[in-house]
Amino acid sequence: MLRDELKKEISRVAGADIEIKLVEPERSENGDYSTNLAFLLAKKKGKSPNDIAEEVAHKLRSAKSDLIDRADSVGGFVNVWVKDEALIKKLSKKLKFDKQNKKINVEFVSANPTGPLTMANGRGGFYGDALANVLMKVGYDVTREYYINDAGNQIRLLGESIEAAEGKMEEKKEHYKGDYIKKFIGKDIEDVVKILREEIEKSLEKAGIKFDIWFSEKELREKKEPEEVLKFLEGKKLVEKKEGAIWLGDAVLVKSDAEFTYFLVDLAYHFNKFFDRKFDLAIDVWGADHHGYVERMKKGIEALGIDDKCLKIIMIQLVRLIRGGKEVRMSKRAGEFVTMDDLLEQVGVDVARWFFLERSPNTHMDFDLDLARERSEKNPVYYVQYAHTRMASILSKSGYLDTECPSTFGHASERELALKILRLPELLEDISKDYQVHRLTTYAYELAQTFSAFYRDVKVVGSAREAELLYLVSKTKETLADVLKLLGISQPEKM
RNA sequence: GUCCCCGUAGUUCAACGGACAGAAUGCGAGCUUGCGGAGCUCGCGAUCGAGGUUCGAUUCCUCGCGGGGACGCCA
Repeated sequence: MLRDELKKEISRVAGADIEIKLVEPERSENGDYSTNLAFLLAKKKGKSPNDIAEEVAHKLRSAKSDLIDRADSVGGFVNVWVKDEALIKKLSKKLKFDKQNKKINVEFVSANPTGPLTMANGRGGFYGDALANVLMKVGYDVTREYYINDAGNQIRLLGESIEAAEGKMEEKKEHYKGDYIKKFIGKDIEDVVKILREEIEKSLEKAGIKFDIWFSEKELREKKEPEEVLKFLEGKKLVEKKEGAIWLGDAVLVKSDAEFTYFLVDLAYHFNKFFDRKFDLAIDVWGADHHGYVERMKKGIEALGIDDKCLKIIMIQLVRLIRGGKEVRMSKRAGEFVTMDDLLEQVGVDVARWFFLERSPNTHMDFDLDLARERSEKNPVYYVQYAHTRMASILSKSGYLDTECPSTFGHASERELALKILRLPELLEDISKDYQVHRLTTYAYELAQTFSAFYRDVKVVGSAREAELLYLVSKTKETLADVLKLLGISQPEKM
């Protein structure tokens, strides 16, 4: 990776014994990469950041390097420019990461099969899907998993809701009341769960959200895994009985009516992830309404003897539904929601995915279906896809079958494009650590923009350097397609 | 009452503690002989308030204000 090599070189030349951070400057006049090491060293060396930066820049300028073309210092920052030849050389290498020896389980959506999938489930769904894509791309062994709560209290309530609709029992306020309940009248609860599960699977498929494993809570219970975990904890003398219930710390594992809590079953589920299936890291994508549960879960995991660093819980903020300018409480129980299918039908998969994926997971989000529909035509995803079709069009228009890696850049826009392409692996590596998947959409947009500038400045077809320019175009197309694939968005050749 | 998240152009969103806070949309002004104008160029426009830490704060800390969410045997 370009960034890593630069880091090594700068740290060698500067003789700095600290971890160097290299960033892309906001303004291109501040170099291809920039570092703040002078600020960090200032105190230690008792000199001003300015002096240190100038010193480092000077050393970089006078050192022989295959990588660094020039360096300067501005206000304490050290800015470097990469040699064109180095960029070109890097460009010819394929984007590939080494295999990481780490098994990661990404669990997301996991909505109860008590009703259709809502578009709020979609936020976590798209996020988890794209995150898993990125982790896989950077070389991890990734399993995407949906935990199906097909047993326990919610299912019992669903059964009661149907009975209430049949008039066999009185309706309670915790019952599900959506219209969809009516079509289950007269059906066996087992079949209903099966039908709902199949519907959810179908919606997910339409949304392009993929899973490797559907993990059934019911089977977990049938295999008596919660009992085993309970025994395990009892053996470690971590549980106590009081008020007729069994407790782990201040959380109940077994209720006074002898039923297991969700917490115990969840612990068993994670026990299974770590011990039976030997995952090194479990990433759980949860809705923000579960945040109170994070601490308890972390403590529970530790009680099981698992380092809490092995469980990463990502909170996705809730989506508020707006209708007619007012907030509507989205709830399956109240029967008030926009389904995933509705959403996809109204705006299409690509728009829906971009719409959710461009946002950071911890920001709140209002969703107005009417507005979304209206805005979908202006969705940036079209800009990005349009750039892709332009690339396709140039490639097909040109008669050249063979492209040729450029020997030099003819225009600054060519260089910008090359540099942008080379930043993708760095971004992917960053995302695999900070899980900020939305940065991918920003990158895709920027790449499309950079290409548009290139398109404006450089005529490809018919140029004397056509083969070389085509190389750049096809490389860009490949890169953009890679990003769109990671986002689960189509890469049209024509629009 | 306690805890968690959020507050940035009119609107929707960005910004590892870093440089002059970026885009999109909207509004205004331009781009004819060029590979797709779903494009390109220019302009207008924002960090909720008060302290603090720091060479440097949208970012971290404290206190307010506003919005959302969660608060032992629901999941």
